[in-house]
Amino acid sequence: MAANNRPSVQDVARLAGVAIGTVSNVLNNPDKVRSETIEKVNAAIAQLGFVRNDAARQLKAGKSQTVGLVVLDSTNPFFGQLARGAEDFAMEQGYSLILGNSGNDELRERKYLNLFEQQRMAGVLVSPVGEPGPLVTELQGKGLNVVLVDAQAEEALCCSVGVDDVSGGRAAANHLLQQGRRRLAFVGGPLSTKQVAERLHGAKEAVSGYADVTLNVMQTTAMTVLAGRAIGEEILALPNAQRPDAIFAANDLLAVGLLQALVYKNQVQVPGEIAIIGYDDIDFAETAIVPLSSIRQPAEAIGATALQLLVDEIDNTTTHAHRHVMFQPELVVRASTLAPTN
Amino acid sequence: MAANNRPSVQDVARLAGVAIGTVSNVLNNPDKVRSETIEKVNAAIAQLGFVRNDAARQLKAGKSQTVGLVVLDSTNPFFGQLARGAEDFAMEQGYSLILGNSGNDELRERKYLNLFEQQRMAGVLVSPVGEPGPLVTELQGKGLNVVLVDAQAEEALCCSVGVDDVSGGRAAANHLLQQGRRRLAFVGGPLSTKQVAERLHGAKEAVSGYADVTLNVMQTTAMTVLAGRAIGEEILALPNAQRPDAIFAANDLLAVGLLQALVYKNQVQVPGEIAIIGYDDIDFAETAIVPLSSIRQPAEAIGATALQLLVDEIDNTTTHAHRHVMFQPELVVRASTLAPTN
DNA sequence: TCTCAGTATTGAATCGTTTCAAAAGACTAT
DNA sequence: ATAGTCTTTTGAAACGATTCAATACTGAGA
Repeated sequence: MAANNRPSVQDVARLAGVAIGTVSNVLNNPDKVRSETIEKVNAAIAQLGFVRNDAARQLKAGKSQTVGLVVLDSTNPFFGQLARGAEDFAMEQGYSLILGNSGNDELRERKYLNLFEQQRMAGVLVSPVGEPGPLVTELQGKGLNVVLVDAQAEEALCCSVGVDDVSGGRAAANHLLQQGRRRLAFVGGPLSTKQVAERLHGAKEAVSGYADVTLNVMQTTAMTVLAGRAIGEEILALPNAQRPDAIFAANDLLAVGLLQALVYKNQVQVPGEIAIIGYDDIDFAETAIVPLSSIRQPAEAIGATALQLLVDEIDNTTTHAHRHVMFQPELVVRASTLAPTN
Repeated sequence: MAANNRPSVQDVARLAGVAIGTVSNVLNNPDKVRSETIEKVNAAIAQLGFVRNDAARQLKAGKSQTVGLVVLDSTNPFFGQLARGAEDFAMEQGYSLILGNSGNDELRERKYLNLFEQQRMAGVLVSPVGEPGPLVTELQGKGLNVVLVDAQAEEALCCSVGVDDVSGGRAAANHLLQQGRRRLAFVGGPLSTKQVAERLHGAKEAVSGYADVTLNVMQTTAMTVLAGRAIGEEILALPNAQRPDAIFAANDLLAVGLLQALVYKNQVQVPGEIAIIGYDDIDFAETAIVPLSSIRQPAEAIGATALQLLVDEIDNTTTHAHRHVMFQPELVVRASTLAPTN
């Protein structure tokens, strides 16, 4: 079914009775062509069903009009929104966006970046799995424009758009403390993920002023609903006295999983016995079984801003100066952390 | 920072002291090259940091190793999962997947498909906004392999992977009827979306046997949480007697929005006064403020299967016969439709 | 009619791979 | 040594769009 004889500019030129270069001009510099000629050429294009071959165009141009985005977890609505923000802005700017999902796996991340290199992408947006420094240096060495999203680069290495995770973690923990909670638990992981580590760091800072407060770190290997549910069941298995009275989940998916496990059959009162706060404020936090307090991040704005920085770097390679945009997260209080009735 | 002098096979050949064709063979047919030579070439590749230019490769090959996917709404977790299923399978098969989001807008759909054509993609997966027939014929005419996802094509036009939406709609309505509900409402739209129309069709079938049952169709222009909330507020504005006693929402996002509006401040008891059932059974249905009954679709399997059919069509162009895979949806009952206490 | 300036068109060269017929090398058997 | 096989290497041609210097038009003014 796939006969491989798509018409080329050659065919169009022949049919329209003009030169090959004229066809190209009709496509790219129509103001340099007499309107009569334009019409002739367009007629031929329509008649043949000609579609420009992007591979040839790119080959000549040396780089593509496509940018890549690698996210940590595409099933997390936070990254979904981030991608949407980037995609919309990209399309507006005449770029297209190809999305890769690393699933927090360095191997997959690498695979996508290799692919992007081979495609000579105009640039890439990366939310890196591991330490960003060496990765960025390597990619830049290969001539790729890189912008880090949801991560911070050292100094003037490259542009980055992030959210202050330490501050977000501090805000979450402070809120729990203000609600009178004293036996906190932090759920999230792996700690090698910078975002997780920093949120924990912020929480530790908040707690450090209180002598009577404990912060128990419960590590997970993934940040999914399933992982949250597993930890929830661990907590259920603990004797009452050893259970935390508040949980700070490193993202909303974990928090939702915790809710599923804890609230099922009313085994645990939330927030009565255990208060829960999540992170990201995804759409579903508000509609959770107990409406979920969370730390809101402006996901779409992050994506759009990152793309803006990347486009600036691409267009003004020489004058471009690397910038670091840092958004501030925002505490959103809902029922899951309010009104302790115990 | 983006010096445009990436090394080419030429450079590699020169450095390794071999011919250009030999380098190509090392990359593509290593078994035809003496192992000593392979090592020489690989050393040169490493030394120069050579990365193959995919545009040139594609130009020569005539088509790419990439497949495109256009979904109706990338922020809907159902499509997120579907994309993941397709992506995983694609990577396994040595293809990469580029994702486009039409947002139920034919113009955007068209834009992505044009892009995919220009890139001479090996094939595309489309969840079409409008009538699939003409679109498919047109794309095939241009030499693209097409597989419809979450949609059905007439006869032997092309492969398709879908879910029986009529049966799903019937199951949802039947369940509500069995719970003793009589004043049903269907929320969803636009009805030009085939999935929505068929779910409604199924519901009408289920209702048609009952003389005392009404089915009120409340159309929306989008299938988002926000649209659901808006309809919920419309319902709140109705006098009690005119309110439905059960709502079938055409997807879970709408259902979640309805819950937000209705349950807020306990204005309406769910399921006491109004039962609600959604569609898709996304992860968040289970954790909704009232755990949401839904119709489950095997999203990842749909994506993976679609890609499998596409790859088969690509690889065995001549022997390939179009197939239609139809999954059966499954009723998942949770609190939002159980135990009417009125 | 001829020149000049401006506009419109031409087409060969180019991008970096892959392909493939032909040439070169390696080896065996005579 | 020589012919005959088989393996390895070679390098020009091709893919299809863009570029740009060269050429061909056009019309105004002398």
